[in-house]
Amino acid sequence: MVQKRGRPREFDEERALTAAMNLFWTRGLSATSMDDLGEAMNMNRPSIYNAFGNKEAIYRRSLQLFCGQLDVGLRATLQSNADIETGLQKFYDTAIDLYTGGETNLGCLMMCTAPSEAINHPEVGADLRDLIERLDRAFEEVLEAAQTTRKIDIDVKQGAKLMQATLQSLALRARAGENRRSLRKFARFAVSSLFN
Amino acid sequence: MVQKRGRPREFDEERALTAAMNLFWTRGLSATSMDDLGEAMNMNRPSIYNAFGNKEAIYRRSLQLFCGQLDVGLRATLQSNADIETGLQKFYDTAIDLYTGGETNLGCLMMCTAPSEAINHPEVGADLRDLIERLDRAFEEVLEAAQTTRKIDIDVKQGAKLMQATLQSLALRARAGENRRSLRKFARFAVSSLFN
DNA sequence: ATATATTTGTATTATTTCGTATAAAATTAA
DNA sequence: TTAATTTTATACGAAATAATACAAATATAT
Repeated sequence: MVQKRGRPREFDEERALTAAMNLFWTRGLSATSMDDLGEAMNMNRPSIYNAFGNKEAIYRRSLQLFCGQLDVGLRATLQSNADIETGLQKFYDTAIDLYTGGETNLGCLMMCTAPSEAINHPEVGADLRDLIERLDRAFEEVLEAAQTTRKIDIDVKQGAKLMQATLQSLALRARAGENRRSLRKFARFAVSSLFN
Repeated sequence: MVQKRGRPREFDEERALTAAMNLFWTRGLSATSMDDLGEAMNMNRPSIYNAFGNKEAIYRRSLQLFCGQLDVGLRATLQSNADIETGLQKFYDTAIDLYTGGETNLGCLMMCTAPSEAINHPEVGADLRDLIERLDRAFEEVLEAAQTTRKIDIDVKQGAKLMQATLQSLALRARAGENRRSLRKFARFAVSSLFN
């Protein structure tokens, strides 16, 4: 439905949401106030409520925005590259770049900020559950693809969990301040350890 | 220094701190108010400030309390058991029991609630860094001990990180609601995958 | 007994925070 | 031009929150 009448919006929805996401990425849900959001999104609070709903709703949309990008990266890596080891390695490197890309290392928005809110905000908990599930499935596909081309003897479901464990650890370590080089080294080791 | 004069305390410091820890474990730092703490610790807020300092100080002491228990468990497992695989497995099982022990699965206080506060509260970030470091060292010791008894060809530092990655993943998955059985299965797989 | 020291409980202050009411502004439809 | 619709911006109100002031209570030291 295209907007017909009424005063036109002065904000760009995607830009505003990105600004909100970046703020949540730094402070998490509870430590971010609607005033903070208003400043970051360059919107008055009534406009925010009108356009996006309350704080939890904005946070959850931020999660979707963030995870969508993560998902895209994983799928791309999965499909493009022939060699499974270099493909997986490339995916981890992409994740590391994302986790350490800003002025301070923020890690993963979902893995580093959602868990602390998951109990008090059940829907956030469900979002967290969903992402972990989706990542499990994606990694399983990677492993299955690897099994068809090469003969690898591994439990696909459990192996996928190990692959996600590496990703989660990269996220936490990045947020704790570990540097890119150290993270890359660990990622390479984890990959080679999987296919020895 | 023993207390000489003055009105005696009506609270037990350790019990009060445990109550605070349990509350932080559920809600994290930012989503917990001093009022909440007062109720949980059964203390008036002025008494809390007097005895423990501000909210961040109580949270950090809660972290130390929690991690101390984790550390003890790891050391005990490290020293008691001869077989490294069953010892490590036992440690993971202990962690899983802790992570899923309450009415709702809370995971690890440090790994699930500290990361979201690490940027805005640099000292919490330092606490997180320290724990990760200490766990790395402890796992390295486990691997070194394993190398003396058996001949295992593995990069100790990187292998230790892989062992912690499993622990971190167990913490996050527990908090996301994954059940004990599933977590145990994953832990067993991770252990066997390390020593194949 | 009296002074000293510490905790407790009530009250208070100043600030933050969430959410909304309301009117002006800016656009399209008739 | 007028009516209808949507966004903007200011303001407001109610509740939560952090931190402290202060006096009463309860102990020890002299």
